Amino acid sequence: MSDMSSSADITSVDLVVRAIREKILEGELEPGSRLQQDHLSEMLGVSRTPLRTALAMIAQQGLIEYEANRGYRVRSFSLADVQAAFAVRAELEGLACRYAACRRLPEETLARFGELVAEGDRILAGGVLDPALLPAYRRMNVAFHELIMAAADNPWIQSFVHQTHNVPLASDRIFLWDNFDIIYRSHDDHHRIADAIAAGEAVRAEHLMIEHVTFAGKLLMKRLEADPRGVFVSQPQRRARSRNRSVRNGTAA
Amino acid sequence: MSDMSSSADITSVDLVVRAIREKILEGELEPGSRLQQDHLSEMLGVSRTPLRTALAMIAQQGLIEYEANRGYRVRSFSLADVQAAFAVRAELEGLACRYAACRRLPEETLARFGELVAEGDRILAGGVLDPALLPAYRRMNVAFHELIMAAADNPWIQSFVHQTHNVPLASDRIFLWDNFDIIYRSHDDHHRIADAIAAGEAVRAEHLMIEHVTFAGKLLMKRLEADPRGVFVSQPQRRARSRNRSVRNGTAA
DNA sequence: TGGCGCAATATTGGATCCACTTTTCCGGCC
DNA sequence: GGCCGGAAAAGTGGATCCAATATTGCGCCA
Repeated sequence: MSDMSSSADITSVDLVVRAIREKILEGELEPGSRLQQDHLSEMLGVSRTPLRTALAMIAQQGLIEYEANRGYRVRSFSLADVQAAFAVRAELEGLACRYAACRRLPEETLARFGELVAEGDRILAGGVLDPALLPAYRRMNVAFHELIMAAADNPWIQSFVHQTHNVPLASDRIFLWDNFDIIYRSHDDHHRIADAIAAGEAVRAEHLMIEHVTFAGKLLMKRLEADPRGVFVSQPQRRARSRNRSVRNGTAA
Repeated sequence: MSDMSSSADITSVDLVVRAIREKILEGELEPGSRLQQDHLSEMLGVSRTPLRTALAMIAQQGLIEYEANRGYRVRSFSLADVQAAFAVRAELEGLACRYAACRRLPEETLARFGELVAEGDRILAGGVLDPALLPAYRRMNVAFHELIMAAADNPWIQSFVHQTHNVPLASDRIFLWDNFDIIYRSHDDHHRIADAIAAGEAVRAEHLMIEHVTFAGKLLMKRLEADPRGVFVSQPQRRARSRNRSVRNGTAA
C-alpha cells in the first residue's frame, strides 16, 4: 500500500518544473538562452504537453520569459534587479520579525528557535569554518529564516520572500560566506533576533533583520560586481521585429 | 514577477487566463467550486490544451488550487488572508513611497502626480460623490498608486502589490467608498503623499501611505464582517477519501 | 436496511498529430 | 558583392486521442 499521506501524488509537470528551475538557478542554463521544447522534452523524457505547462508555470514565477510564437528564454537579471530584490526581501523579513515578536508564540516555536541557534553555535564552535559544515550551516540558516516567517503567520510575506529567491545565484542556496568573521557576525545576528522576538521587542527584531539581510545583499553585490559573469549582464535582447502581421493592440494587463 | 508581457501577439492561453481570472475576481466563480476542464473548454471555445496551461498559470498566481488527478478548484480566502494581504500591501506601498521620495524624480513624473491629484479634486469638487463618477475616481486612484510604484523603480514591489490584488472582492476594482467624507479624506492623503514625495520627505510619505492603505483595509474588513458572503468563509473542504481506501470510517482528523 | 465491493462512468494526465508562425537558407536581381 | 524575396526547415500553438486515476452507481450480502 502506497503512502496515504494527503495528496502525495506527484505529477510529471512538477518534476519538470523542479528540474528546469534547478538548471536555471544552478546556472546551468544561461540567461538569454532559448528553451527548445523538442530538445527539452526529449532530454527530460516527457512529451511536450507537460513540458509546456511547466514552462508556463516557470514563466509565471518570473524565471523565464515568453514571447508568443517565439518560445521561452531564460530571463536575465540586472545587478539592479538583484539589488532591488534584496532591498524588498530585507523589508519583508524585517516585517516578519516585527509580526513574530508581536505575537504570543507557542512554547515549541521558541524552543525551535533555541535549537537552531544552538546548532549554529555548534557548527561555528571550532573558531574556523570547516567547508564540510557549510551545507549544515546553510540548512540551519534557511530553517531559521523560514521559522520566523512561519511565526509571523502571514502567508503573503512568505510567498513574496520566496519569490525574491527566484534569482539565479542570489537564492539562499548560494553560499558566499567564506569569511569566518562575517559568518560569525551573521549568526550573532541570529542570536539577537531570536532573543528580540522572544522578548517581544518588535522594532529591535525588525531592524536587526533588515540589516542582517541588507548586509548579505551588499556582500553578494560586491562579489557580483567583482566577478560579473555573463549571467548578470542584462541583455536587452531587443529585436527589430519583422514587418508582417497585424498589430494587435494587447492592452497589457 | 508576473507582469512582464512586453510583446504584442496574443495567444489563446492569455485570453483564457484573463477570462477565468475575471470570473473569479468578479465573484462569478465561487470559492471551492471545481473547474471542470471539459466544461470550461467548451464554454470558452478552446480545447483543453490551452485551458490546462491557463489553469496552471492561474494556480501559480494563487487564485485556484490544484490537486493531482483531482483538478482545480477556486481557492477560498479567509478574512485573515485578506487582512494579511492588506497589511503587507500597506508596507510595500509605503516602501514604494519611501523609495520614490528618495529618488530624484523626472519633471514629467512630478507633473503627472499633479495631474492625477487635480483630477481627483475635480471629481470631488461638487461636495457630493456622483455615483457616475466613481469609475473615473477609481481609475485615477489606480493610476496614482501605479505611478508611485513606477517611480519607486523597484519591479519587485510592483509585482508583489499586484499579487495582493489577487483576492476576490479585495482587488482595486472593488470600490466600497460610498461615503463622501471617507473618499474626500482618502484623496487628501493623495495630496499629502504627492507633496511629500515631491519634497523628498521619505518617511512622511511612507507613513502616510501605510495609513492610507491600512485604513482602506480596515474599511473593507468591516464590510466583509458585516456582510460575510459565502465567498469568504474559508471552507475547510477536506477531502474525505484518499485512494483505494478500504477503511473509510470516520477518521475525520 | 445499510455498508461493502466491483463495475461503469466521468475526469484528468500525457502523447501524438496537424496547422500556423518564425527562422533559415539559397538563388536571383540590382 | 550585397540585398531582397521566397521556399524549405524548424519550432511553436492548439486539437484530438489514449491511458490512468478518481468518482459514481448498482447489486450483493450480512
